[in-house]
Amino acid sequence: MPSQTFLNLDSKKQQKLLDAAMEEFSTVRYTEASVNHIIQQAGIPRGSFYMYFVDKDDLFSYILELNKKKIIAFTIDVIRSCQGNLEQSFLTLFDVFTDEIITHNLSRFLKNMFLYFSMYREKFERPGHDLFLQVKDVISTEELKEDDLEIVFHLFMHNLFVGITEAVKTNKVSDIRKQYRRIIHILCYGIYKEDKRC
Amino acid sequence: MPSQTFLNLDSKKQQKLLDAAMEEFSTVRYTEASVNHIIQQAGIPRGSFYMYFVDKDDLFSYILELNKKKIIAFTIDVIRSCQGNLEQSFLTLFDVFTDEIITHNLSRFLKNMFLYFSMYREKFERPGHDLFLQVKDVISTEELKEDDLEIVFHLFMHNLFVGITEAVKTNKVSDIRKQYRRIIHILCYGIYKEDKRC
DNA sequence: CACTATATATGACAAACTGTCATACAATTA
DNA sequence: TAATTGTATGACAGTTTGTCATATATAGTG
Repeated sequence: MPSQTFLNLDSKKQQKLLDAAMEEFSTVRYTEASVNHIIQQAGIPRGSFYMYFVDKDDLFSYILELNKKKIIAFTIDVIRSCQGNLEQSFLTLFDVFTDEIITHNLSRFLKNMFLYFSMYREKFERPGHDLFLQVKDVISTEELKEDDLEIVFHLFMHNLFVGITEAVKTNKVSDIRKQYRRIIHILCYGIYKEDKRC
Repeated sequence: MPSQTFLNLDSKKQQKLLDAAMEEFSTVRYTEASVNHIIQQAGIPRGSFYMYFVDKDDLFSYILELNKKKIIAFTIDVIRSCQGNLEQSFLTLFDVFTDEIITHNLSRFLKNMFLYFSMYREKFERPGHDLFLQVKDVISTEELKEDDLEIVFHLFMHNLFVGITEAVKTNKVSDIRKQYRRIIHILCYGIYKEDKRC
């Protein structure tokens, strides 16, 4: 998290740094991203940067936090539009996300995140994350077993992210889509033949 | 992959470098691992290293490849001992792996891999990987739907790895174990109540 | 106002790391 | 023996990172 000093900065200066950081994190993979580039781009002296953030990771986490909000809002919208049905929501989420990222080629940051930042993807998926807290009320639980919804949700979320990553990476969207839909089916109905299930 | 030059080296010299690398990758996280340390430890000149490997990632991939074999053998053993039953196998795999890593504190490399190398964990989990090819014949498919076994297997594998990582990270093995077992149950029987399933 | 204390800004710097390359050496072949 | 090819080596240039002494601004106080 940024220091109070950073938050005290007038928002234009803040934004300049954040913009430079977004650009860097949207262009190269995490390992290659350098504080040097960012401060040069933003025109901020070295010492100042370390006054604001502990290090590259600290800055990245903050950037991620800011972007998370958009993703959460997006997700909630989709779930609502599917009347809270998990199965339908996650089928839709894949299409909506990949469309956003691949077809429209919007959000370079998001694309780069899925491509290279798998270790950070976890920050979204981990249980205890606020994503679930904000989403749980929108999910319809009537038809579900009384199992812990949080675990189920993360299972879906995780596989959604894996699917999107794979789609972005390989660019074979329709193949991966097929796979993904099968996975959702398994998550919903299990792996066993009918006779074993009942 | 290492250059032919490296493979031509007498095995003692090879091992010296690999040992140093294993030590490094077992101690610090990937980002912090440095070629410098490794060559110093191994007593190998800088230039020589770059004669053998392209860079740190190249070396790490090779190390991973070598270790993968052990893990695959391990996995096959467990599946065999469970008569090829997926559900039972993966329940057991979690216990066996966490026991190996946490309780016995064996394999520091494995532990470190689960802790810090999530981006590399993928190399195991990805479809198309030889792990599945070597394992598929051992799995009993009688009770399973005719769905693509590979997808199912990777779903299980993935969640196994996520579970182990979480267990190693938090050290709350029994909590994570409970969660994991619930996930396996969902994977096997789905998320819906009985009446919806049939 | 003058003075003090506290917060912020800055860039030079040491330490570390990476990948390359000219040079030296060894082995093999003609 | 000479030439060709493969291997070894460490000095070097180019980066990067995080720190710190110093400078400057801001706020508080009597």
